[in-house]
Amino acid sequence: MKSRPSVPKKRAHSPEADLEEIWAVLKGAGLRRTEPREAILLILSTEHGPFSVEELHAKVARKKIDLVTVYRCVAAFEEAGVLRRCDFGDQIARYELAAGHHHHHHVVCRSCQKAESLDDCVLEQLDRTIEKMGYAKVGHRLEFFGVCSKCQG
Amino acid sequence: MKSRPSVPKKRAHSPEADLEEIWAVLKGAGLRRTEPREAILLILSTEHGPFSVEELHAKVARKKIDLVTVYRCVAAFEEAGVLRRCDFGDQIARYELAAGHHHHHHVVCRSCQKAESLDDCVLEQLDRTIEKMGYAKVGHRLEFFGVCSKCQG
DNA sequence: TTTCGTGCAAAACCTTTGCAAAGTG
DNA sequence: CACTTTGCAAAGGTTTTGCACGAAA
Repeated sequence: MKSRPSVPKKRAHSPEADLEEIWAVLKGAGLRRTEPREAILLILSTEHGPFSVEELHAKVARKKIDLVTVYRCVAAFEEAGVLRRCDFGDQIARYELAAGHHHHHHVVCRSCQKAESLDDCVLEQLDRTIEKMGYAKVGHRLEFFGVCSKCQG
Repeated sequence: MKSRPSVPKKRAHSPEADLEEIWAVLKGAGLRRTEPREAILLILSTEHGPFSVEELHAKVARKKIDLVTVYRCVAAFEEAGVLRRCDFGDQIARYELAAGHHHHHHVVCRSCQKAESLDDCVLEQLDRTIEKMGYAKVGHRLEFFGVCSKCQG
């Protein structure tokens, strides 16, 4: 969709490239560039797979960032549209980058909770059906659950 | 299975009929028939639509049933396979009767959280695809969200 | 400098657990 | 009677809020 003409060494979807785009959005939302936020975004853009707030906190642990700060950051990021919240039914909120990636769903291991992404979604048409039922701002949440091969042994 | 000899007036799917079937299952699971449990099941079989534990508690309020009891009851019912847990992404567990109804999904109002059931599910075939990816015990969770007509005014 | 973000502490919130008393089969 | 279930109190775990200090623009 977008061309990236004069930046030879960055592949499309490189963490650095994504991060700059993201920071543009965040700036537009009036959010300042701080160390905790950079650390959190770095995790989310390098390792990808939805992470709970606690997992994020653990991953930025050596930076001595408060758990509360992580909560506030992901909340701000979600509101800015940069993060997507995923619910896997265990009452724990998980977040993944929304930018760059399009709408998709996950397969979640019932044992280790690790999530894998599914590329396409065949449900957009169903959203239209729901709209015809009288609903506005329609969207959907779809997750598959199973026991992954690693956890079957 | 169940003997309710002297109650002639049961249609199939009447609340009373459903309740007797349910109690048969619960008995089989070793669960005793108590007043709190009857009250909770009555709510779930007459009004239908997934309810949170707190909503259930409010609905049986005049019976002076403890919140904790409601938690324990729905947990026991879910384990017995009589209730199905629904997650609408707001970190609150909601329950609806599983018995009699087949696998289905919901449309949830983003404003009032009221849920409507969708009859059919086209995703069973996708479960097979996930199995081919190496997952066992595959299932899925699908919910649609929107603003219902009542909440649009 | 003015506004926003952070850390710390404490609270709010939903849910679970322990235990003695009451109820069920 | 043996056993389960309840109520109450208290704890657990995740998330939110208040406030003073520190950092960004």
